[in-house]
Amino acid sequence: MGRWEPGAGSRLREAALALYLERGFEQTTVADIAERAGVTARTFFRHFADKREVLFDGAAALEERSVAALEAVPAAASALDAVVAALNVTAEMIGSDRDLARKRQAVIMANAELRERELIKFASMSVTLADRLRARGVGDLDASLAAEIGVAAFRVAFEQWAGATGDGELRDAIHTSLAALRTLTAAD
Amino acid sequence: MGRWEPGAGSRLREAALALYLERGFEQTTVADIAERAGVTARTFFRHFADKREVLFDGAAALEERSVAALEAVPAAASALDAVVAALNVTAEMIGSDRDLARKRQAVIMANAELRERELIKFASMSVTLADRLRARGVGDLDASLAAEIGVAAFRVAFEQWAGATGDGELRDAIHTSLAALRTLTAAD
DNA sequence: ACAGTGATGTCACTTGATGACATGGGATCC
DNA sequence: GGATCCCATGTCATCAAGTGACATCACTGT
Repeated sequence: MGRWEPGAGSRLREAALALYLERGFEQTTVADIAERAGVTARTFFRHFADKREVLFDGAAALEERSVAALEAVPAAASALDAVVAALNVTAEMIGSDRDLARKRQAVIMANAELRERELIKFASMSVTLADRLRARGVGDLDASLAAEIGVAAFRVAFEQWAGATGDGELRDAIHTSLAALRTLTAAD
Repeated sequence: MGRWEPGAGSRLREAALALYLERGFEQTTVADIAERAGVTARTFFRHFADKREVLFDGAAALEERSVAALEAVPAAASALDAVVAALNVTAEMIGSDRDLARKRQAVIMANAELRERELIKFASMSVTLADRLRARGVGDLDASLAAEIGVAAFRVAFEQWAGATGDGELRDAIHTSLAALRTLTAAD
């Protein structure tokens, strides 16, 4: 491959994010992105399944690592605790680059299609975690619920964190969210 | 309008559901639906924002009535209890026609785009309920969380109910789901 | 040098979605 | 009753997303 030039994949990713920020997601066509990246539109689709996926193709890696984290939790831990451990790892990965997270989140929140896709990614993580819990012997319903509410708590915390102007840690936001969750369900 | 003929809206809805069941969602084009309903494709888009929305345009009414149910809950009730009351009303509406629910669910589960859209509808309900909780004086975080976990419990129960071959009541499934949720968060 | 492999370009096409404009029939008002 | 208005729809044109088929060119290893 001769001298090193950034692959078309990363050039496309950068071009897309820049355009989404400059003029908005809907106002950006695949042709625009491809042009800025110096390739054809056809090539764009060889790297990304669709226009949205550019912003989400990191999710797979995220999921992978949080699953690994879940596996590392002692079997004695409760289902919810195991999920929380996995999500804390996720939080560390995301939380390490707050500026990028904010930019990305701004683009996503400005568009319905992207908000949908983001929810899907969270849901996908929830399903994956639930599966792993089942593999550990957790019951069907409990596995689904533990994963769902863990991810819900994470998501609420994340949204607050990514939107807030302050500079608290994502990890702390999650902790607060989980504590609130316990109080809510305990109160009867 | 002369004698009564079903409006184009309902004809389109029926045509679409039939085709989605017969040959699948992706294999059905808007042109197909329009033809079966006796209108042009352009008219389809005057009734539905997109091909998916045909299956989801009842969601608004559902949301409306569950909000009304939430408003009817005494202010003294806990946030989660209020959400549960709202969801029980939703359950009654959905649960009244299990056959339709199953057909619809079969179509939705067979397609990724439709699963996405369904999650969005649930998310939308969650946001709406959270807003109403805030209007009642519930704190920001608590409102989001109560709505999220209530809806999550509902969704898990609903999916199990709509997929199961047995004939339990949706209401019971929700109750079971909520009980499990409380146990999960209590265990510490 | 040669065959193979992979990434890209080119072309053609289907489908989803939307804007602009025409029209026909029912409802409304005088 | 007839002029008029409005709404639903049809018609036409167009753009953008996405995909399949095939050609090309650079680089790889032998």
